[in-house]
Amino acid sequence: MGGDGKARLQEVDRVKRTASQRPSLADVARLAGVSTATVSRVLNDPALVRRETREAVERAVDELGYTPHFGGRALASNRTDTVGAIIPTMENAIFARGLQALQEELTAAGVTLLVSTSNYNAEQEARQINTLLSRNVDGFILIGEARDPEVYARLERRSVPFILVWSWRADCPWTCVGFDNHAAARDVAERVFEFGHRRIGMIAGVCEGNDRALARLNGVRDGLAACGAPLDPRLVVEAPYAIEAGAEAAGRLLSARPRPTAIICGNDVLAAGAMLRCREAGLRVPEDVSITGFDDIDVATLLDPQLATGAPAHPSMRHM
Amino acid sequence: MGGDGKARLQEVDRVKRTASQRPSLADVARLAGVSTATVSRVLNDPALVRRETREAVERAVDELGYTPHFGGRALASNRTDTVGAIIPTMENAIFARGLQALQEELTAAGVTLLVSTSNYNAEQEARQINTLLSRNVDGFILIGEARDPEVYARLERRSVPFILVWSWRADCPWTCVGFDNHAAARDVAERVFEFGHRRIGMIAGVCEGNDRALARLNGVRDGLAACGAPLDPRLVVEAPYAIEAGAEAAGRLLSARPRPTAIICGNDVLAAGAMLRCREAGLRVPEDVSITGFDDIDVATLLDPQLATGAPAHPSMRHM
DNA sequence: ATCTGGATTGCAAGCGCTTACATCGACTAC
DNA sequence: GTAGTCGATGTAAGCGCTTGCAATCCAGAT
Repeated sequence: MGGDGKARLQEVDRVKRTASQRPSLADVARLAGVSTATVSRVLNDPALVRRETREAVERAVDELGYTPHFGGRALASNRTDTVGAIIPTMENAIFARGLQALQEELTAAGVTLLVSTSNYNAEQEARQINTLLSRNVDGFILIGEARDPEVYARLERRSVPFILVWSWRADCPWTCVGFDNHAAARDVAERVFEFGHRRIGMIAGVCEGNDRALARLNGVRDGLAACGAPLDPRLVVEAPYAIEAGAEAAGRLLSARPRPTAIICGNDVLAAGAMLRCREAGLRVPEDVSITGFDDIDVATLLDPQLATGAPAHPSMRHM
Repeated sequence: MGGDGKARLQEVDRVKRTASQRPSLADVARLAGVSTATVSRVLNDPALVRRETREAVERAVDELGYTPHFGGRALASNRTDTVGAIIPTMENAIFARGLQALQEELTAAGVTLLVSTSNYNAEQEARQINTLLSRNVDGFILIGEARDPEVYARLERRSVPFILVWSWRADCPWTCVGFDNHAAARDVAERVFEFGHRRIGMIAGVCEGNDRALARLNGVRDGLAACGAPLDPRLVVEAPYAIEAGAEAAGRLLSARPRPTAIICGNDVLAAGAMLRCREAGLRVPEDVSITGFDDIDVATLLDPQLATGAPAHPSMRHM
């Protein structure tokens, strides 16, 4: 197994290969003096191989700087050790943060994370799912629950497992992890009411294709209705996820007469924008207007005064 | 090409397959009544195929919901239409933003972006590069220039193209895109000096393995030295990328006597933290202390007063 | 001495796709 | 009419790896 004379010859072979091409399983096998099957076993299930043999193979692997060819492996084994995640956007720190954590975890487990973004657009998400499917991902992480049944059907047909993140309902038919946005929003609304506010505005995220935004809006609506102070439709504004949009929405709410005394925002970024605009308008927060956010992202700590935020139901969610 | 009786039989075949497995090129070929080669050509270079044939194939593809098998394609063609990007962290909005843009561009071109993070850790980056190499990415996007020569050697040996982003030097031996951090920082320093500041502190990013942070620190150092007011080493603090760390660093600088009248920060996040701490310490910005940032990220707009920031040399960089 | 069974390894058949090369008509040019 | 072209398609040889199965060897049981 790699005697000296033989080793020389193989050295030559090795040099020849590494010069231009990448080494293959067969090269490793030749160098180690075993069959490709054995090398493969060392790589995938070392326990199947006698220790000496294994060590010889490992040595050869090192020496050649061998790394398995992904395509070959995927073709033969029909798995990719890859999971795909599709998030709305990386610019939302809350998703970026979650991805980061997920990725670290997966990497440690030898799985690669393939990330795509959908820009909060269902059609784009469907396309991304297709792309990832054609890349044979072994599973999916998707945000929220709202999507075309056809998409779910396709996933099931291919029997690719998936889990939904960020939304949660007791009777969700899929595997999902998250908190109950509706309940949390309702909670916020009730608390704002208890604080004495009676004229309350809301800046919601764009609800189309975004069940979280919708759940939060409805939660607030239901909460206030339950308190006997139903949300005035004229005091509801939808705004895309961006500081500037939040500011603009706040501007519209502030021009309502009588002015709302509290503004509930669908997330922290909108809240930040709203706060900015209030400040610009010369209003004091919270003396003149109260503002609440949602998500508790880092950015929020920049604000002065700090945001009151709708806390997720479970502490771990703070890291998602 | 798909007469009626034949179509029936094939329907059966089709159902059988789609029930459990995914359709293959061969299935499409059979349904369309052509060889697999032709189907492949339709998929990869439609111009090679007569229009009628092409349409028949396309119909079959739709009907079966066929998507090519990634592994098979990668194996046969030895490319993956994938580029890998390794960034320090997604939590830095500036990278997240850049990725987002890059990804949109690549997706439009039919290329998939595979993202990994290194946590500003060279060794981790090297590992990630290996992982991506073994996944046969067709190219790399890497941040900055500082890394083990061995890594560059490996990339060249494999002849995988790569480009470096975010750093730029006239005599950088690799392909790089970015702005000259050193020059920009120098510029900031000189401007701060011209503003009349003589006692100037700096909160730099962690320089180890981060050439941008180092270039900025050295730029400031050189700039001030050129003005005849060399940076006092006691007024230099390194801090990791985080608001809290910036605040803490500012705290240390503020306790120096005499207190610096200006603090130059290695990036906007550190600046945000510094500003926060100043405010907490009851100092007015910029009356009592001036603070400058770097990068011009969105977060900065939240601050009151707004940050003076070291603007990148080229407008396009604002999107990186 | 023979048999049984477990441990170790090799053999070889694919996995689904691309692509060089061969084939085949239908034209064009002489 | 014959040869040369060209466009459209098929044939089949892999790409690098995994894995079911068979072969071998050895220890212990009979």
